[in-house]
Amino acid sequence: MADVEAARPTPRQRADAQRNNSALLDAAAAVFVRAGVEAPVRDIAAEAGVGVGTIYRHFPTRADLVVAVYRHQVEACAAAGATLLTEEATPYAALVRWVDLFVDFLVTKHGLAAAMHSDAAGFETLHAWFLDRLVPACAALLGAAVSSGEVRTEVDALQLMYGVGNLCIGDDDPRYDARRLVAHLLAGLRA
Amino acid sequence: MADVEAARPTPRQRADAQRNNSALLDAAAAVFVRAGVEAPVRDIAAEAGVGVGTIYRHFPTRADLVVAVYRHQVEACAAAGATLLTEEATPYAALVRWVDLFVDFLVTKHGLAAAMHSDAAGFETLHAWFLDRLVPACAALLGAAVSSGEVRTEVDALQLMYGVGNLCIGDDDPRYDARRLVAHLLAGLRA
DNA sequence: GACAAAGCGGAACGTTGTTCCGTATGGTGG
DNA sequence: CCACCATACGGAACAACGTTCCGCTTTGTC
Repeated sequence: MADVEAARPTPRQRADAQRNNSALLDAAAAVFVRAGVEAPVRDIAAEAGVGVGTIYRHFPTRADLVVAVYRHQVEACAAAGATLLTEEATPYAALVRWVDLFVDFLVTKHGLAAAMHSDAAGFETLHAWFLDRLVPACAALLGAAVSSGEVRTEVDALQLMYGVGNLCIGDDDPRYDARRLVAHLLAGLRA
Repeated sequence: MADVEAARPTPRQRADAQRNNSALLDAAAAVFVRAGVEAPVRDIAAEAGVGVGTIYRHFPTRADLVVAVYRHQVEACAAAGATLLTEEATPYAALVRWVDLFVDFLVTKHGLAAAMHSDAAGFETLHAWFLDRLVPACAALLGAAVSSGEVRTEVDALQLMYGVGNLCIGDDDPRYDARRLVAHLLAGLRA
């Protein structure tokens, strides 16, 4: 019903606003991976090359930014699954690179619970949507790698994702290297 | 080997320092239950009727305070287990009251992981010590209630403690009432 | 009772998330 | 092409946090 006013002169964002929006999403994702989801807003602003005011114009609160990055990364992971299969030499190589993206994303995901501690229902919704979106993507890569005879058949996409997800819990401990363990897990899948 | 110097004039704390130490432990425990482990240091100081400087004299950092409260509450829980059996009318009533203390303690315990995110090994040590100390206490109460014919025999102390512990995850959500669910769990144990 | 040491209170500091407002800029009607 | 103004930007300013510091008070001893 609000669409009646859609014929206005400039209903859509200005060009620089759109640029800053995606710049912020990319910058925040990068900073989260480097310094964790607890990274200061100022650091994200610096990484994106904007002022803090710009962040709060796009994302009213810190939690909103985290959620936006989360959604953005889920979409990116889902999309990458499709293209990696054509870009990489073998399906297994594609799977490895996809899992690497997935691990980047998990940093955000694990911080999401803390950022949304006051909205458990919203968190469940996001979690369900994340599974709907990524399990098929992972399954496609895994299936291709199985078909090509590179990996065993004993594990399905959901199990792999949970396994990788659990390996990445507590990765803020400097003595713990989740990526190394994930690499070993993937190596263990080889036929 | 450090005991060689124990013959000094005043090796032990001054009287007011000892008072403030336990006052702080009690005040922090109370505030943690009321407002969560994220409660500001100033609130704890106010509850104990001291200045913030006094807190930092006793506990160099916030995490140290949380750990101290944790240890204090574990000891209190263990000690209470012994006395409640003689004070309450029936073993089951004693068990119910003990679990109530245990739930108070869980608020601190769940916050501990966040407070110690940089010391995973220390956390594991504390966790193991907590089990060693409290499982026997809980087992005694549970055993007594089973012997008196008040509760079923299907669940052991460790299971009960894990169950209660898991029910108390996410209790910072105002729509979620962990204590109510714990009460139902205990009611369900009745023979 | 006097004196040194131990302890206390709370102002002050540095770092957070968030708000505010003067300034710059992109899109549009002339 | 230009002038206009809503839109958007940058970063100073604010409030709340953990932590540090230091002048004053209290405690225990000779």
